[in-house]
Amino acid sequence: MGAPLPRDPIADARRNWELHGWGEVAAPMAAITAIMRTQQILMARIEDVLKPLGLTFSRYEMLALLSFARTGALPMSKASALLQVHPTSVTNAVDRLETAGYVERTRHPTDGRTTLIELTADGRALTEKATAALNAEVFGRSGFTSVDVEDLLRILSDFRRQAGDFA
Amino acid sequence: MGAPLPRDPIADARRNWELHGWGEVAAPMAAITAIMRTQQILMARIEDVLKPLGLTFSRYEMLALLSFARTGALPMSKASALLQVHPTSVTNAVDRLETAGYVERTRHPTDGRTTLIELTADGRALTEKATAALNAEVFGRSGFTSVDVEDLLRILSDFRRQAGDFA
DNA sequence: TATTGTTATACTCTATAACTATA
DNA sequence: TATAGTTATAGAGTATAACAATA
Repeated sequence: MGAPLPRDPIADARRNWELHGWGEVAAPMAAITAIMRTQQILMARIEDVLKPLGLTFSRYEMLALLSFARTGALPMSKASALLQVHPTSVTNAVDRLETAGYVERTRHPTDGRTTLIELTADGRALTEKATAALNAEVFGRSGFTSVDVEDLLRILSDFRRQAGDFA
Repeated sequence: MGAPLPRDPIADARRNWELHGWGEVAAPMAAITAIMRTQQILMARIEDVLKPLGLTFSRYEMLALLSFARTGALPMSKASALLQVHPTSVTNAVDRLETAGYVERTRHPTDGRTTLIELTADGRALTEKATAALNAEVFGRSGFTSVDVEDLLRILSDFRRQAGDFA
């Protein structure tokens, strides 16, 4: 959506913050802005890969989650917790995936309140295709060095633990 | 949106990927997933701070950009390029900010095609208030150590340069 | 009473295409 | 012809509140 800028806008912003009396928080502000921008770039790449397959990222996330489930089925509430999204977002995503024939709703055997979501054969095939495409075109060519990847994983793992993501 | 998980789901996914024949890309996949999740956490914090001020993040970004402009005014097209968003998104954001009285559209002195955006006094005051709140409640308490912040800035700067963000 | 999930509704942001006005 | 910006329209995800069914 445009040519490269002549200078790094985030480095500029950091200097600007320091000049305006925010020296204390200039560096973390810049780091957080860089995370936002990096996420934006990566999301665009992922969406470019998924679009030809008729998937959005959030729907792919749902399919990938189901493909990992040992029994092949997951309660809506568990999907909501694991994907960190609102229950209505799960309902919405499952509605569309079900219409497309990639998942099916089934009743929970013992708890009548619970709806289980299950991959269909089509859904499983599509998930495998999408995963292979993402691995080849995004994760396999991320541009991060191996060392940087490990540093990122440690730093972001510390952050997520501290943020209450896991124990 | 739920209690902490007992285990790190991203570390689990990395192991799972390795077990399913994707060992080559398991680490970058995990790192990218961690970036996505970190962005989600940070965005939620930022929105919590901005919501009481009646601002969304994208509208705050627009105000902050204008507050840095030397002349105090910026063409729509320049805002679109610097914020890396579609021109229609700029039109939308400026429409709402103008209705709220925080920015004004003015004509470019020499190019009749160009619309300039300018902060009002109210807009500048709100921007300063929002910036102070974000610095105090988000950037000043990010949870990243100083060393991690510098590592993040270097790694993500390399990535963004490679992705064509700047020269 | 509490929990699970759905529905209705609304509000973001984003994108495409068609259009006007100006260069 | 090309550029800047707007409009109309559509789609995505997310959220709140009210509700039904079940525990």
